[in-house]
Amino acid sequence: MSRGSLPQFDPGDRPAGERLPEATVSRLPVYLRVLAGMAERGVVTVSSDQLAAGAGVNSAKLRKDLSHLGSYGIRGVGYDVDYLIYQVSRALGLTQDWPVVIVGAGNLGRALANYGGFVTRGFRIAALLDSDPAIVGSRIGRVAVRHSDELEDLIVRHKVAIGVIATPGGAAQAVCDRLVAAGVTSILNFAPVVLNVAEGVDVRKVDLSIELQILAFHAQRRSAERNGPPSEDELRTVSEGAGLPSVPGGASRLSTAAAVPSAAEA
Amino acid sequence: MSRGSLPQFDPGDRPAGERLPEATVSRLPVYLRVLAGMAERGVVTVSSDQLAAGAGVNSAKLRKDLSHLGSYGIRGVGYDVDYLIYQVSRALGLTQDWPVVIVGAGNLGRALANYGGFVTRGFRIAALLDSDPAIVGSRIGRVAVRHSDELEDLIVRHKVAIGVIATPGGAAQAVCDRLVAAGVTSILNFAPVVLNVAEGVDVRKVDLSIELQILAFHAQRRSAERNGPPSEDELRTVSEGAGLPSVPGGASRLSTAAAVPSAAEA
DNA sequence: ACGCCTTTGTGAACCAATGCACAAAGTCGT
DNA sequence: ACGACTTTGTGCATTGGTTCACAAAGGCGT
Ligand SMILES: NC(=O)c1ccc[n+]([C@@H]2O[C@H](COP(=O)([O-])OP(=O)(O)OC[C@H]3O[C@@H](n4cnc5c(N)ncnc54)[C@H](O)[C@@H]3O)[C@@H](O)[C@H]2O)c1
Ligand SMILES: NC(=O)c1ccc[n+]([C@@H]2O[C@H](COP(=O)([O-])OP(=O)(O)OC[C@H]3O[C@@H](n4cnc5c(N)ncnc54)[C@H](O)[C@@H]3O)[C@@H](O)[C@H]2O)c1
Repeated sequence: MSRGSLPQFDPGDRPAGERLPEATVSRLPVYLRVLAGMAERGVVTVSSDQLAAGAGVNSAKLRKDLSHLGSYGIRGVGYDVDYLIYQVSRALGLTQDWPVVIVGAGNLGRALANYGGFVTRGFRIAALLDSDPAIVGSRIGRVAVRHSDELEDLIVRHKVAIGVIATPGGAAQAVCDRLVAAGVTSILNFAPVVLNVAEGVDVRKVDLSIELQILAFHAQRRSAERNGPPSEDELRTVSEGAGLPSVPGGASRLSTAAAVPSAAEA
Repeated sequence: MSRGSLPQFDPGDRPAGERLPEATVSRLPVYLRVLAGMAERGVVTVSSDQLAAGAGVNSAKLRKDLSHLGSYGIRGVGYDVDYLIYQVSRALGLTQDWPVVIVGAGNLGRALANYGGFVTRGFRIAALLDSDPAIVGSRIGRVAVRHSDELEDLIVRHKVAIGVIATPGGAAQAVCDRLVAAGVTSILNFAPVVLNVAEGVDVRKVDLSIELQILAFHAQRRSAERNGPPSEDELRTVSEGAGLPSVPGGASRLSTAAAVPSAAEA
């Protein structure tokens, strides 16, 4: 509760000295969400074991992650929930407000613009852009769709540092280039394309079909080793009859076999 | 072109012996996509340098990744595009067809159901479910929304192994439990919740606000070190005035400061 | 038929991340 | 005031992943 014997006055024990490990950064938001849930339920103090359980990670890992921010726990007791929320938020840069621009107001862009969890944590939709005149002017939730010609202007005027790309793949690189040229240094890309950016620009991708393919791999592996423990001498047979579903084209084995319906997705 | 002196007959040089490293698995879909684009443009052969450039990775890494599947390159030449597509597809388990069930037909669920890139690679929407009677019966793209009571039945009948959760966070764990009980072992979760599952079930999450928070962290770090190289003695000041945007509530420093608008997102 | 030149596949050094296990710290009950 | 008990913070060993750099492979031009 009261911070006990800490050096008083927001010590920031371990200020800006060392860089947070990337793996830690990617877990902090999860901790933050679990902590927010606890705070809401009136929990005042939490141990590393409890928090780790809630976040689905090893408690040693959690403690090490938090230790990179400073020494904010109380031995024998745990962590003060509110204080930890503040420290994690600060580390992530969420004590300030981040205006975001979304480019592409199709199915996905509209879903994003409608999404409540967007605004709840320091992010604000500064603009929603599309190139289709038929859509421009309509209203999604609270934001109006503007024409993508205004991209540069809006970014500069609202000091936007984060851009979200929800256009078809074909337009993504061009949009990305414009975003970067206008000063955006962080991009979240939903288009199924590898974006090329200059050094110093940070791109993250969210890619549904990649996630599904990874899941498919594991599903296949699991069902393969359930149906038959990988004994030494089965070579080709192991990949067929492996999964539950039906095999469409019986895996011909020559160079010419384009086994994937190679349509470039919209 | 013709496979030259390879041991004939789909050798599968390195059959099912070793496990693919997880990091490799997560990159194979990217290679596959780039390869598909090349095949479509009529490219017959590709070197590791070219493919690596297209996928945005180091070429040594790419070669090592592919070497885990077997030895399918030709020294001095490169890789046969079609043949490599086939091999990567096979490794990922995409030579078979995977029926998928989507639970939750809200903004996101509808966007997913409409999404073309879904079907293009071996995935098929076997069912789209919702609990809201007002939505059940409507049609999204080609699939009709069914009531979530039918979940177990549909999963068993269609031999569904992959489930996608697009419900509000509150319903996600319950939906997850039902999916698993019905036999689903791979889950893609869009709800902002940590799912608890039994050993042997594979969960991947796609979480917009986590991605944004990670981007915010890097954006903050960049602008911090642009505005002032982290000199030794600034402690508290480094986090303020760091970013471009405005700081809303001036970071009070006591335990009671709940610095984050801790609303649990819908 | 041969040697040059390109490109693969991988050994080995490096770096990042994980998880165990425990001493030091600090609380709380008596 | 003190000792037992809880829980943190971290050193260390281990595992997993990346990158360099090069020898072996093999096509292709002459
Ligand atoms: N819908 C999904 O569930 C889903 C899932 C994963 C990935 N994606 C990807 O996300 C992207 C968007 O998907 P979607 O379903 O919303 O597609 P969509 O076709 O519904 O929407 C795309 C929108 O982008 C606009 N647009 C095109 N070029 C533009 C430009 N240069 N500037 C601004 N706007 C432009 C179009 O007018 C359209 O409104 C696609 O790349 C898709 O592959 C979608
Ligand atoms: N929209 C986005 O861009 C976005 C982005 C990231 C994450 N998310 C998350 O994805 C999820 C869905 O988002 P959304 O915008 O589509 O929400 P939404 O409210 O539009 O849709 C949710 C749907 O799930 C249905 N549902 C509720 N309980 C159910 C149950 N037990 N079984 C079956 N269906 C049930 C509801 O009837 C509703 O149709 C949410 O958890 C949200 O936080 C959404």
